[in-house]
Amino acid sequence: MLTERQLLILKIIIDEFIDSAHPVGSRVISKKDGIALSAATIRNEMADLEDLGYLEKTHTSSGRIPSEKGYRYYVDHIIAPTIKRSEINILNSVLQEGYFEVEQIVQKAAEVLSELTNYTAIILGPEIYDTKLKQIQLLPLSAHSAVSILVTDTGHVEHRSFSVPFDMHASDLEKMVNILNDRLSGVPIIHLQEVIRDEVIHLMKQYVNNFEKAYAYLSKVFIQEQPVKVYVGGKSNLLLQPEFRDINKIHSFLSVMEDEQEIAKLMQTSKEGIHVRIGQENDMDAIKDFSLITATYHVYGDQTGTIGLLGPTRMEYRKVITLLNAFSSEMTKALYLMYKNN
Amino acid sequence: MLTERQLLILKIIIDEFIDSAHPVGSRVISKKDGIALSAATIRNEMADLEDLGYLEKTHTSSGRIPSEKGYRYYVDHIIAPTIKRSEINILNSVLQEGYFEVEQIVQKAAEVLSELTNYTAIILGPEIYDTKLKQIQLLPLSAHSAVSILVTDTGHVEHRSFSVPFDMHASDLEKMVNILNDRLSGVPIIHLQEVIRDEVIHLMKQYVNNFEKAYAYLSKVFIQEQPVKVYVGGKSNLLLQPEFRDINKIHSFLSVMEDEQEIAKLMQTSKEGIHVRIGQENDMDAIKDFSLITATYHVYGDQTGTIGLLGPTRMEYRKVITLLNAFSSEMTKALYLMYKNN
DNA sequence: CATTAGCACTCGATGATACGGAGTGCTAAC
DNA sequence: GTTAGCACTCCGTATCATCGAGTGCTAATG
Repeated sequence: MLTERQLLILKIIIDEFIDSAHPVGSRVISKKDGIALSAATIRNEMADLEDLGYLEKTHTSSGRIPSEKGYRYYVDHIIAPTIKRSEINILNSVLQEGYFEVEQIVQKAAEVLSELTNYTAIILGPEIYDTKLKQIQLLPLSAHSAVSILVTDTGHVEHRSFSVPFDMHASDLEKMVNILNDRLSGVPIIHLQEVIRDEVIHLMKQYVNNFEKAYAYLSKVFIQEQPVKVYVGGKSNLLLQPEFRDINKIHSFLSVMEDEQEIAKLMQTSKEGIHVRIGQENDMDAIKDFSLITATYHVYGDQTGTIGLLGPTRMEYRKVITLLNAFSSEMTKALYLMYKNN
Repeated sequence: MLTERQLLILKIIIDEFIDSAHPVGSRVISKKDGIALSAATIRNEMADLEDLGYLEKTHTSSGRIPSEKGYRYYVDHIIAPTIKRSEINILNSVLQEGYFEVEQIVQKAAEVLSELTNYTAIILGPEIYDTKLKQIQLLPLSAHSAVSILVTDTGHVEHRSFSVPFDMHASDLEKMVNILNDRLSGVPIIHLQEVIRDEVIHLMKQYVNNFEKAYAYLSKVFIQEQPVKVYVGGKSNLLLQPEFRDINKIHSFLSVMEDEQEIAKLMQTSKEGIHVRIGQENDMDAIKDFSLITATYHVYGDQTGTIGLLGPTRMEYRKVITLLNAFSSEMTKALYLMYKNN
């Protein structure tokens, strides 16, 4: 257990290092307001904190920098969120520009978030699994091509163009789609496949010629894993951080950022609320010396999305956590308003 | 006018510099196959080429590097495209994985292109202006929200969720959409607005209550500038180039790449075929020391898209030009096949 | 007994200096 | 016209000394 004084010193060191990115020496601390101790005393405390694993040195006679354990302690026990009304107002004014679509709101939020922090913002769009099917439509474009359109009750639209095999008649497909529409409207997307298998197939068999082929075909078209939508803002912002002096680091970081589905995996977290992953705590090797802070937001009921910021381990945790908290609830609010008439 | 020998030397220098990124000295050239001259002679020729503006020195006693004028000459008069069948085969095999959608094909092409070159690939999706409206649909989600869906004859889908003002009745909107569908099906997207103004408005006035409001509303929903779709592949690849030792350069480059619409402007070119812009020839300041090579491709008739590669001025022009030529025609072919049944 | 002043020591950053290598331009010889 | 030879330039690298910031330890202090 840390003493009051150790806690104070740890806090000062981390705050200072977050701010300057340089190792912090005993003199600097002793001159801080609220510290009435000499540098020598501070040095003793620092040595203790290092023994306990909260601090590190870059070389034998350097100042101290926080270890990952130090950051963890800082995040868990030291920081007290402070709300900056002004920053939330920025988001609010942006959100109130009257967007019609979730996509726009989410993308905007990512941009604002990145701009406010100079880190990279990543937002996962709301998962569509809990939403219900509103309508399936199959629109023939020609004798041998068509476009399928799937609409959920939250206004989410998925579409797909495809060509129609020569031995398949448009009328058969149409019949099938009619049946699907009749039976599937209101069914949660996540249950689509089983409902089709358990309840709809026999109907089709009855009414549709060439059933097997048409079914195999349609399932390819409609029933497909929907990739998670990923919104990223401010990839280049992160490069301003001094830890990016090393070009290889930049390259490996950007390579990671290009694979959006990989990022999605990284972000997906079952936990509600704020979640901080520091350095090695991250699952993915490529960001083992970054920190990722995520929060969840909600869209009309059970749909859940994730909003996060990726930055150096030397991250402004307090600010970011506060900000994500605020953004999470503001986005939930804004999206709720958009849907509340449903 | 350059002599045969100057031409040869210029070619060797540029080829060598493209390959190594280091200034090329006279000794290296004199040892090349096909060169039976001493280094001293080469030096004289190099001095002449510098006077003519085709070469530059980085300092008084350095080897030579090509000037932009040199690259320009190289592109216009020296390189003879060589086709590498193997590279095109890669694209073909990728394209034949049976994609249904333009988006997928184009995105894949961008990735392959970047992978083959280690430059950044940028592709503008086909402009939708020449396509015709297939169907307009307005699907109410609740009493006060709806989703609009617009489908073109090429299977392109645009959708938009929006809330419905409280004093507007769904039935009115429905009537309007019916009229729109009746009258607008088959009309080129680019003419939508004028057809509505000239032919459809009076019909609506006749049949729809609360016409003004509904019209103002619908036009907001349906008639809107469509942003060009931009597909980018391999942003991080470019960073491997040695000209990116400077971090600020990376940052400014990536900032540019984040604004897709800015990129679109950069790429849009009225000219058919291959187009090479070297260094200062680019309109945008941020890429004044890059080269951008673009080519056009076509989708079923008049729709035109642009495909391009962004790299350092020290770019493998021959390879890139060949590749873009091939990709342009392969993409045109693949997309034609996709649509040919229309 | 906690605190602190003092001191020797370590290490990184900076700057001066020297030096080798790659390359050029020029001159004179072939 | 071509080339060998040479003086010269400039970059890059290695070496070295120096300075400053910081530490750990010891002994003195209240």
